[in-house]
Amino acid sequence: MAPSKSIDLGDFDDDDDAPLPARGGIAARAMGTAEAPYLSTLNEEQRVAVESLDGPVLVLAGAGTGKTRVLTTRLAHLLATGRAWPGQVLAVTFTNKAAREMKERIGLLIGGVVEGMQWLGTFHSIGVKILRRHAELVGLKSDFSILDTDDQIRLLKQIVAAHDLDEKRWPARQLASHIDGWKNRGLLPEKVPAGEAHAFANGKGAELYAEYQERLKILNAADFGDLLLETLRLFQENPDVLADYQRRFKYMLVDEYQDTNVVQYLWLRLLAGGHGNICCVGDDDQSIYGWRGADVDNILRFEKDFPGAKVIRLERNYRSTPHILSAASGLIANNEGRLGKTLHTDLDKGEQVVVRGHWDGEEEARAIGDDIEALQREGHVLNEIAILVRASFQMREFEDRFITLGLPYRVIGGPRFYERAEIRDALAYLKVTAQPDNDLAFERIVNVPKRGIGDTSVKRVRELARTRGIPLYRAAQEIVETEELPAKARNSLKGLLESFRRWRALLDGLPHTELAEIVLDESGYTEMWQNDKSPDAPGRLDNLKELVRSMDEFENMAGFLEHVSLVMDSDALQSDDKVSLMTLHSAKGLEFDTVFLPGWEEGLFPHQRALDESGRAGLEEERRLAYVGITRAKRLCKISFAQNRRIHAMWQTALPSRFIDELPESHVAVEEAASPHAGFGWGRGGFGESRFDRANPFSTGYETPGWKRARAAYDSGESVRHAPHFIEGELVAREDAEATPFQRGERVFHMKFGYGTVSAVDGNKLTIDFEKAGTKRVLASFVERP
DNA sequence: GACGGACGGCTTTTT
DNA sequence: GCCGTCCGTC
Repeated sequence: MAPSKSIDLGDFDDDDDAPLPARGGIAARAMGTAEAPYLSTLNEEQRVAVESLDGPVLVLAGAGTGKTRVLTTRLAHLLATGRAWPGQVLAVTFTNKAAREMKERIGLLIGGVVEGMQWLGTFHSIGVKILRRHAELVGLKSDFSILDTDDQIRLLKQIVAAHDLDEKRWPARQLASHIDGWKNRGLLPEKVPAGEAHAFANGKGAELYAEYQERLKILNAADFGDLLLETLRLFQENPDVLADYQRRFKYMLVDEYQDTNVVQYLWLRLLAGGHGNICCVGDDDQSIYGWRGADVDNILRFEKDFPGAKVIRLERNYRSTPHILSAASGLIANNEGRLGKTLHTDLDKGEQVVVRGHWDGEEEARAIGDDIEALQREGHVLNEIAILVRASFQMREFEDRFITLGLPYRVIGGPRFYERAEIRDALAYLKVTAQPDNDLAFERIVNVPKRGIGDTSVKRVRELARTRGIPLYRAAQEIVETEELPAKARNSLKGLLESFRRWRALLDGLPHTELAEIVLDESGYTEMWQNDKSPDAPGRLDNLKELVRSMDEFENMAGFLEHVSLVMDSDALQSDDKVSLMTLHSAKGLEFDTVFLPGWEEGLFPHQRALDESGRAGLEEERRLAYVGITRAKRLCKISFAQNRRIHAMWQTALPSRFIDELPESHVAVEEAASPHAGFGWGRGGFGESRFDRANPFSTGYETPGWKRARAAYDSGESVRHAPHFIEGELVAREDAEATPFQRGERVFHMKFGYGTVSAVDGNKLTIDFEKAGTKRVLASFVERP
């Protein structure tokens, strides 16, 4: 949701149900003869995508083909031709940023701010809006609060503990991810397949999930998954409500369709049920969020799901040079499950994609640093240079190097503003002030700063709350009137409650920013950080100031709090010239003149865990990630790998990524690394069977101390122990590892160990008594039913 | 109840 | 090698 200045929490009126202008009205007729100016800037396919308004449409928009332009123009077109009022169009995106951008661009197209586009937003923000209107139908009150991941974990911890389960063996975090997974797939507790319910705490998974849902209802709260799942349930159980929204949303637009999960898909299909005017835009080759529930199948199946669908391919790329485009296309062609697109461009050939090998990660960072300084000397702007890594730990090497060089850089997608502890604490104070029944917020700050109300006291309050069925805050009010707590804790708690009472009284009288300052001051929270000696304390104080400042944009406290529970990002300013450093995932949708892609090594990229846990599907997703990386580059793309890398304090020898060998030769130039350590073995004869000798990385007689050490480790097997067993990942892992869980007692077959019986199931790990090989723990994806 | 040492885990991340 | 969580001690 865009940071709108006022959020109406109680807007239950249906002012957007105004009658449609008759088809063939004046506006439409005028359109027929005079060409709308915004149409003339589109290419042919884009124009078809914009003008195919009726029925299901899938726009397959390759990287850099003008996807956002099509989406926004199509929306503008719907409004300009009088097909629909702004309030009759449902337009969903995944991120707040995307929603914000779309709003701005539509404004530019049709002039001025678009009024009444109340159904343009993220899946989640639209879900909340619908849920608040009909909360009582799903067992909530319309002012329900939204839990973030942190609150969710704390709640689950309590539930796990109440079942006398060992937190160590069954971490709440793991349960949370199971529950998220179920919610992503649209599964209510009673629908969780028996096999999967076994995945946690010996079969208690579904039971704990059910209990968690009950607790949420008692707390009058919903987690992120509920915002989608409960909306779906609302539609499924209340046909009249569904029919109302089907009528309301005359046209639907979906961005990044390849990232939708099952609930979102079911949601969309229900809503599009009547008219079927749904337009989904996406790129199956850029689906990189399978691990958090996105289902590429949604886009692959579109034509089946929506019969008569029109599929439009945008294949003309406006971003990258032919070499870059061809390298990326050649790579992605190795994937099997694709709809297939052929990207082309009119740009000049440009430079080939550069591939370069290094001795270790440090040398790689040094070389990239040098490259960037050279580019800078040639007059390139740092803002147009990016380093995209697979995993965030890789960033450190670059940060170290850039600090040494004095090269300005910015890290994108680090810890989010609203996820910082001090911000969450401050928000918890404000929440308790505005919503005394918010138990999780209350618990978070009851003893922060330390005021002598420890775990034992909190536990007493919680017990009372539970037995009496009242919120913690009320329980606290009652308990301080008794002798239940030790005097110190009692007085302290009494004082805190008195403070909250005082602050609450100021809610209506005082501007909310001033009140926030008072709360943070009088609670001793600011003071706590002022007295903190740690080096990051001043930064935290700054963040608190920034928080209060940002509240200014909102009308009142309630509006502000609603905004922050949905919007967890804060836009970093892009004013000064800096190199961007980020993960491949956060680079999606961005573009840069020059892109560096370091760390292309087996085990790191493709990541070993992706292969272990998801087999072939995992490998294909990693390949799409590589594709996303390359297609971010406009003019120059430099891929590199290191032979040796330190991961978790252990030196590991790695092989060049298979993705490097998958790049089509004619679009790649191998560059010798400048360092004296590099240039051994694999650089020699250009392209052979494999460009880089991956069978034996130590096949040359190269002799330096570091090299000898590495070879000794290799020979002794020390690094082999950690070396990726990529062959297994590729050859025997099954694609649908998750779909059919194994049960205890089941007879299975393993490629290496032969036949055996499953004796225990722990998520995707199985303990199997093999007939020949004894008892082993193996991944479920490596066994099959005989 | 608060603090400090030991222990384990460790891809990606939005809402 | 670093960070967050847990448990034991004062």
